[in-house]
Amino acid sequence: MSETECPSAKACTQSREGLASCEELAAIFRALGHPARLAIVKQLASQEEACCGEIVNHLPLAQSTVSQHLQVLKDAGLLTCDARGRNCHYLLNREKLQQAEHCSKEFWEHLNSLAATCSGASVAASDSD
Amino acid sequence: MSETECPSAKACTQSREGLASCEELAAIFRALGHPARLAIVKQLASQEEACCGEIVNHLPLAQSTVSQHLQVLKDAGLLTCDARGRNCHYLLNREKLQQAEHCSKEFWEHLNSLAATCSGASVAASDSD
DNA sequence: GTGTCTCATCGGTGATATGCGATGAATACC
DNA sequence: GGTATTCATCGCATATCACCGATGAGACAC
Repeated sequence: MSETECPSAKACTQSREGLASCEELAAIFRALGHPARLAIVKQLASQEEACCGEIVNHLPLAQSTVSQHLQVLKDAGLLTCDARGRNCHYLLNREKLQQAEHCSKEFWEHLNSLAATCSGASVAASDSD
Repeated sequence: MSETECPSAKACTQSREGLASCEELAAIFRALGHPARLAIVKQLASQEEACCGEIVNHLPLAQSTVSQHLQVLKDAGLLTCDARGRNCHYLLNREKLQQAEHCSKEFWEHLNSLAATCSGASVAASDSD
């Protein structure tokens, strides 16, 4: 039974900086972590741009709620707003989206590569640490 | 005047079901939408499995808080818990993670393909920024 | 000017998230 | 038996989210 005692009395190795490195990706995930916002992004991808009213009509939500979701996406940099007359046309920020996609991909690849690395020699690794 | 009036007086075309299709991916994004949880997932990828104490030592958070984050990830299906003695070993749910990665990839590809479809005609708009 | 349309923002409400310390159950060790 | 360790859970405080209706600003039509 003494075989798998965890060395848990160590000092904290990952402090605020450790978390900070995750913050950018986490912010993207958080912004996309709501069905309505995902739906908005998808809609904008499919029709290039849309005014707020159009987006509202595609969602079972009040205009004010949709406007707030749009604000969240805008704050995250995922879309931009182009005011024209009394309409406000929203469009995706391709640059930011590509960057987000890149971050996301990198994350998954990171997971996969680490998984591949250690699942081959998994058991040995745990006691060496 | 009539140039860019939005046809916004339409009925709502995307009701609850429309949102429902986004819910699965949104749930994954939401679970990963916190720096601490991202850090936990990364850590588990790098060392295959870890007990709660180890994870706590890698984060600038109290044990109870980390335990809650672990619960969130567990609820999302991203990791599993394997109780051994008084230790509880957490490990990533590879299957779910691959599924999540797939969903995520599909999402980005969907965006890109739609973007490619309609942005052929719209380059002028984007470079103004 | 008035009226209408579009949209952001305000204020309020209820739910959820985030964090902590305290506590208790289960296990391991003596 | 007693004690220590590990971890989940409870209780609480605070912050943020999600949603709505109401309101107001700006643009347009007349």
